[in-house]
Amino acid sequence: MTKPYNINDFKNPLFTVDSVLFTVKEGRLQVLMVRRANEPFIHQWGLPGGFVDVDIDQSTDETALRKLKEKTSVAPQYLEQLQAFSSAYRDPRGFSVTLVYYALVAEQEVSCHIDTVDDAKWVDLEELDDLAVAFDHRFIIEQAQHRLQQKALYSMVPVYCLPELFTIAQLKSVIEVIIGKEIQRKSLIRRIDASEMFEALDEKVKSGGRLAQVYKVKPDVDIAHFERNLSM
Amino acid sequence: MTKPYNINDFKNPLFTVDSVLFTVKEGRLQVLMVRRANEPFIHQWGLPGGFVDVDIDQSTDETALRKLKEKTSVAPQYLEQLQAFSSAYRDPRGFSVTLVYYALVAEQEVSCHIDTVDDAKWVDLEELDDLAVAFDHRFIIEQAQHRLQQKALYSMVPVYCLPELFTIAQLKSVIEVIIGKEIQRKSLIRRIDASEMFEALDEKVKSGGRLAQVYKVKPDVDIAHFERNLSM
DNA sequence: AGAATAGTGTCTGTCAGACACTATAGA
DNA sequence: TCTATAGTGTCTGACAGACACTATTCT
Repeated sequence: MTKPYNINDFKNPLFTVDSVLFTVKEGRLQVLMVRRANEPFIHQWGLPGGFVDVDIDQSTDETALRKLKEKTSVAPQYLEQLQAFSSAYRDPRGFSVTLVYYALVAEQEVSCHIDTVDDAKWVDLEELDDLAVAFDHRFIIEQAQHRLQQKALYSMVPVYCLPELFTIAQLKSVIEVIIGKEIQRKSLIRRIDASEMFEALDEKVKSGGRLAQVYKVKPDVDIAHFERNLSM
Repeated sequence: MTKPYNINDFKNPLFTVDSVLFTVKEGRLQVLMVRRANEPFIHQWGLPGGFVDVDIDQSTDETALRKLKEKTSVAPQYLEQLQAFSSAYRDPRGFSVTLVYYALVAEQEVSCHIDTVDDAKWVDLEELDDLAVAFDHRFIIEQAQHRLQQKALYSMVPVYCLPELFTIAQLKSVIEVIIGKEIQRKSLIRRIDASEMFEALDEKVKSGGRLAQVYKVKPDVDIAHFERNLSM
C-alpha cells in the first residue's frame, strides 16, 4: 500500500535534466559543453546536467540551476524549459528521458571561471561538428538554437546575453548573432521604446563615434513579447 | 557495472506522462477528464495518462498516445508536448515529474466511445471549478489552454478540432471558442489562402443561406504558422 | 575637416481590423 | 421577396523594412 507503484519501479525510465547554456562570445553563438567523466560516452562532450537529487532539488528547474552552477559558478540570467527528449534507444542503458532547459548568460559573467576548469568549455555552434558529442545532444542543441532564434524574433530574450549595462548596438549585435541575419537598427529602437522594459541611464559610453546611451533592464519586469516577428 | 545508476534508483523521481485532450463541443472548449481508480486522489478526476511502459513505448509520445487511445479508442488529430511539471510536493508519494502533452480531436471522432464508459468524460472548461481535480491538474489545464490560445493566434492548429471536411464558418467558430473572442471572417479567409494548407473540394454544404464551400487539410502538409498574431 | 558611430524622420509594404457590398440558397 | 449565410472589395491602422538625414564624438 505504501508503494503500490514499486512493481514498475525497476523499469522506470532513466530521467535526467540537461541544459543548453548559450552565450555570445567573440561575435558568435556558443554553447557550454562538458566532458563526461562517466559511462556512457565517457570522455565525450555533452550538455551540463544529470540526475535529480530529490533530497536537494524542489523541482527540475532547481536541478538545472544546480548543475549549471556547478559548472559556471553562477546562475544564468535566463532559464526556460525547452522540452523533454525521450526514446528507448538514446541511452544504451535503456529507455531514457531527458528534460532539457535552455539558458542564457553574459559571456563576461562566467568565462573567467570556465577558463579555470578543463572539463567545461564554450563551443562555437559552427564548430560543433568537429566535437565528439554524447547521446543525441547535437540534435538537442539544434532544437534549442531553433527555439532561441524564434524567441529572438518576437521577444527581448537576447538581452540576457548581455551584461547589466549595455547599448543598443550591443543588443543589436547579439540579436543578429542569434538569428544569423542583420536587423534594422530602427526596428530594434521601436521595440525598445514599445517594450518599456528598459531604463536609459544618465550615462553614455564611448563607441568610436558619438557617445552611446547606456540602458539596463528595469528591475522585475517581464520579458517583452511582440505580436509580430522580425523577418528572417 | 551493468547498472551503476542503481544506487540512486530508489530515489528516482516518479515519472508520468499526462495529456490535456481538448475538443470543441456544443460551442465550448472541453477537456477529457478521467476518474482515478487508484491512490493517490482515488475517485477524483485527473488527466488521462500514467507511467511509461518501457516494454511497449518507444518514446513518451507513444506513451501519451497509448493512454489516450485507451480512453478514447482513437488517436488525436494533433498531439504536442506542452511541458514537464515537477515538484517535491505535487504528489504525496514524493518528488514527481509529469510530462504533459496537449492534444486536439474532433468531437465527433470520440464522443460516441466516451459516452459508453463512465470513467472518462468531457468537462467544460468553465465548469472545471466544480470538479474534484487530482494533483495540480487544474493548473496544468490552465497552462495548456493558454498555450493552445497562443497557437490559435498564429497558426492553423484549431483545424484539428474539426472533422475531415469542414467549412470556413466551422473553422472560424472553433478558433473563436478557443481564443474566447470573435475574429474577422475576412482575416481568416486571408490566412486560409496564404497558408496553402487547405484544399477546396467540389462540394458545397447547406448552411441556412448560400451553400458553403467545403475544405479539407491537404495530405501531409505542415501546420501553417504566421508571422503576426491575431489580436486578443 | 573627415571618419565613425548614435540616433531621427519618414516612406513603403504587408497584413489584421472593420465594414459595406454582392451572391446564392431556402422559406 | 425576405432572410440568412457565403464570400468579395477596400479603407484604415499598426508596425517592420529600408534608407536618407542629422548629431556628436574622436583623430
